[in-house]
Amino acid sequence: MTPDQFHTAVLEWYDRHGRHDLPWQAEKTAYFTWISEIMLQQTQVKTVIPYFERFIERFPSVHDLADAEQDEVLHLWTGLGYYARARNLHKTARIVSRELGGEFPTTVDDMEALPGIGRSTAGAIVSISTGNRAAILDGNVKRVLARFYAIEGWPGSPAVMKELWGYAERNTPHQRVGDYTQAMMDLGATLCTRSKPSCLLCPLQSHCEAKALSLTDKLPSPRPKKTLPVKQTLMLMIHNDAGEVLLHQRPPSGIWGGLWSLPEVADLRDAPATLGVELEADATEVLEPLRHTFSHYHLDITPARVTLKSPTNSVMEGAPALWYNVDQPANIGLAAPVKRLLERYAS
DNA sequence: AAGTCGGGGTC
DNA sequence: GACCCAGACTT
Repeated sequence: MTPDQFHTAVLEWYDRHGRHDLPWQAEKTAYFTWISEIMLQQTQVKTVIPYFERFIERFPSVHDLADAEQDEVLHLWTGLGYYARARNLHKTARIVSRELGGEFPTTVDDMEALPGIGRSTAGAIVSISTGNRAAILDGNVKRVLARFYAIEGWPGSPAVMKELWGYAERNTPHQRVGDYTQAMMDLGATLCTRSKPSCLLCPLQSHCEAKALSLTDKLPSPRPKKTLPVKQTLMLMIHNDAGEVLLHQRPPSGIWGGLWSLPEVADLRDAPATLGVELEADATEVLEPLRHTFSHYHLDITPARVTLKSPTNSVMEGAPALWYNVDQPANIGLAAPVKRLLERYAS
């Protein structure tokens, strides 16, 4: 199948059966496309939609985003995960607003130089927002191409990636590039799905090698599996006389970077020394543990409700701290299990 | 090339 | 439970 036949079939299918009403398709500007592409990294469309709408409502332009505090950006990102995306989004907004006059780059190389924008995301933003020819290779396109060309091996490995980029570049049209980008992602998301793909509706079925070889359920090859380590932590819910809960801000990099979280200690007996507080020894209540799973480890969290010896309401040196009022929540980013614990226990 | 970064959908 | 998702970045 020639590249011309390939993209013609894909575009024709997209015109008839693709999705054209996703929230970020309302305006094919670099700003809308950029926000949506960052949110969609490793995140499904259904999950992103409400976040995108809240985000655009609060930050209608790149200048509004640039002028915001990072805390508020993280607040609107709470629950989406991969918070480096939000921190890089904020950085890039300030670069575009204050150094580029509010105009996003129009070439892949310049776009890729911005924080949080890699080769594929750069290709998506450039092709959709400018119409300049640029290829993408996201999870959808990887899956479509791995099947169409019956490529063995995990698509995340550098060798397979290189091969897939070659096919992605070759099949990208010179006309209607933005529509083609949308079309390939839509094809992968709605027809060429991971399990039970709808091959009978696919515009590429007649030349798909995986279909011909009955390999659609074997390709793309799965990621090499490894067992996740288990880590443990104790999270303290320290209440003051006003019923507020003490939170610490996490360091700017690392897990939950920049988010606010409950103080953690390895052992309850360490709490007074570590936090510089005095506790009522008899008032400690160890709560039901919960498991939080990341991409690369399980975290078993044991929450404990402790009471300060009055009138010790001034705490802390070290990490920035605040007293969190559940009834009047601040516009700050919270780690997902922390948000859950606050909703469950704080009052 | 492997590890770090999240949280939720889906099976 | 496992596995994956409109990946980027660091080591």
